[in-house]
Amino acid sequence: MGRHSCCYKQKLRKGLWSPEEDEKLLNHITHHGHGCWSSVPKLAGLQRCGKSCRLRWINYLRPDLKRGAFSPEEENLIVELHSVLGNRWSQIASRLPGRTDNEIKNLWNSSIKKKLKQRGIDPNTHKPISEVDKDKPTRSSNNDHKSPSSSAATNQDFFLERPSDFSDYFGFQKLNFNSNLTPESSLCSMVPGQFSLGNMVGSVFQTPVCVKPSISLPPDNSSSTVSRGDHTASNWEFQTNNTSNFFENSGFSWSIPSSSVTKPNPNFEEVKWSEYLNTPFFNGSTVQSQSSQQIYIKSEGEYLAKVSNITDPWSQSQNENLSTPEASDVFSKDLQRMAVSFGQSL
DNA sequence: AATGTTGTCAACCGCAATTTT
DNA sequence: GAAAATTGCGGTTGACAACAT
Repeated sequence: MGRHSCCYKQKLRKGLWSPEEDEKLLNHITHHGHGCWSSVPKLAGLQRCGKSCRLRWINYLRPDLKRGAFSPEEENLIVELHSVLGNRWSQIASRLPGRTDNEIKNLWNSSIKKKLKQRGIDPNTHKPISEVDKDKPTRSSNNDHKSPSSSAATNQDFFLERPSDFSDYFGFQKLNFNSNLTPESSLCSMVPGQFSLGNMVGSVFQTPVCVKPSISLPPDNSSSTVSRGDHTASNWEFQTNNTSNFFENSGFSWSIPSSSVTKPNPNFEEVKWSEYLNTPFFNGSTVQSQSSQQIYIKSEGEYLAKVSNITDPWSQSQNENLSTPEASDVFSKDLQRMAVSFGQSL
């Protein structure tokens, strides 16, 4: 794999962009689109490399950019998303319309980190600094987590470990269940509540700005969990404290009757992901088989979950564009990816 | 006023992933 | 399938401005 072709070219300008260069680039892309970035400089009459043009467009010239200072709400959202996604700036930026990964990264490094430290919160782990010092006495709190997997196994760190799995799945970014759901809105559209798969109980917590999935263990199976009414599936149940139409929006063909809306069971004992995942229950979890109607997640010869009567929108949609086998395959593979990622976290 | 320090931001660099040839 | 080209990402740098001494 060679270096970027532009690196071989000579006499290419570097550094700050002049207004004239901006105008050339803006005019070119406005009239012709960017197409292949490596050809943009030549076509636009610029002595820049394509990479530089792309960056200038994305970070400055794009018409949909939001100018000006970040609002407190945006800053809070960045903090929340960072606690889930870590330094995945582009993913964070995708949930802040009009903001670029570069400016979010700059804001984080120049401002937010400092504010968190002033509040006694470690910006890397989002835990109180005293707690972090206790956990990791030899590690400087100034270090960013380069890789989420390097973190100690804690509940918080699990979210850092597997954020994309959840955000992608629950947020339906990659699945793209419903074109009306933007990446920004979909993450925050998840219904807060609890669900059970076999004897596994999951929770989805929703703050005003963020959603975090978690897993809980019920002390007993006689909880007040409510089944999904018409869509009977003995091993899949869902309860919610919210009548959001998320599932309808997501394309799942089910609904939650108002009579079954209950509060989450307060007796659920929350456990750490790492502890939960260390149970034999999760060893070797795989998707045993799947079709448009049924998906089995199997572990050690026993089904963890049977999800039935749930149809993904591709398999039943009237829209031909969404009913391709390929799309259905993506759906299955994503479920499998999620299940396998559980198993591999051991 | 001169110098040093700090904060902000745009842009670059290297790398990895993806796409094209 | 391999190599090359392209794209995208996150870390880092350096210019500049504001502030402090």
